[in-house]
Amino acid sequence: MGKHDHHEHHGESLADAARANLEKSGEKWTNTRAAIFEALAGFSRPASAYDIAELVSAARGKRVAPNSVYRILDLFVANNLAMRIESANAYLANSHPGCEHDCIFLVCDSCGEATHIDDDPLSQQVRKVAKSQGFNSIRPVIEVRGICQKCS
Amino acid sequence: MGKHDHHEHHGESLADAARANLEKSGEKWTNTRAAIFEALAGFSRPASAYDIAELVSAARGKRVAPNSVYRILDLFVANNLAMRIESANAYLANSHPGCEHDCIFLVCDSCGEATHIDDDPLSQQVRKVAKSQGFNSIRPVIEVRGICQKCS
DNA sequence: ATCAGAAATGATATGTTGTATCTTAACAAG
DNA sequence: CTTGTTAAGATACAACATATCATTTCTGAT
Repeated sequence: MGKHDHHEHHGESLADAARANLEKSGEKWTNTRAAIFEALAGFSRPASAYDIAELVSAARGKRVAPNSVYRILDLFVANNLAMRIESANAYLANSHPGCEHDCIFLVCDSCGEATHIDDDPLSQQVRKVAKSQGFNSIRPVIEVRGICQKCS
Repeated sequence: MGKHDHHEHHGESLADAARANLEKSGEKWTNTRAAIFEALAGFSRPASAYDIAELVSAARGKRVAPNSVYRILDLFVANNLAMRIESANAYLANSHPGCEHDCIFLVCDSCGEATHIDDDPLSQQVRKVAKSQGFNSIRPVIEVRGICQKCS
């Protein structure tokens, strides 16, 4: 476990929490957004926008265009319902929306699973280094590529 | 400055150092590789493979295909002559090849400049977190997106 | 020098990821 | 109900990356 506990959400309850968070920001929880969130949360691995477009299109019997998926994923990331993993060009649902952290992702190069860690002291150090160089509006990207325990 | 000093190379001397390093690994310093290294080192910002292909093609009056550029960049990265910045899909020449570090990049979202920092204690901490989760063959990706001092 | 094998590069095609632009649909306020 | 706003769709294309096979270049043995 990490440095502190979260209420981890699953299934329905996760979608509800996500919805609450999004609406708190004055955004709407539309059918398309709900479908995309559900698809995203259903993946056990980081999913690309195209993965999601395909799944949602199939599930609804109606095509969702990739650009719509990108728009909605951007909205989710901006509102902390999802995170983008830069080194994988893919997205993960946030299993405890409402709790703000700089995330650290451990991404397995073998099975593709991504583990999400919070370590605020560590991410604060990264922020501090950037700040010491005069950086502002800092957004740390801390990811680790490697082979997970199961795959070793 | 970082936590310790390096001999920073520039221009000719950098290419020479890169060449020496590559040849030490039993790889050849071919004309194409030299041209691509020169192009890469000439950019003040992280350059994409396509940027480099375009520049080298123009400079030599002979097309270099992107896939060749990717091959050679991969070779450079594997031999520490260059680094890939994951969050920018772009590459930077290593100004002190031969010195192995986990790199930290500060990337300005305004001007695109990237600053390369070494902070071994910090990157070791990141490795330690991953190791504590059972990860092996660890490759940390530590990048910070933000606005640099000049652009603030 | 010449030939055979290996390594490097080229040509080409295609797959994947991401954006731009414009149109249509949904919806809430007056 | 119509008007203005936000969401989503259609379409096209740009940017990034890889796969496959052909050609060239280099090297080492004869």
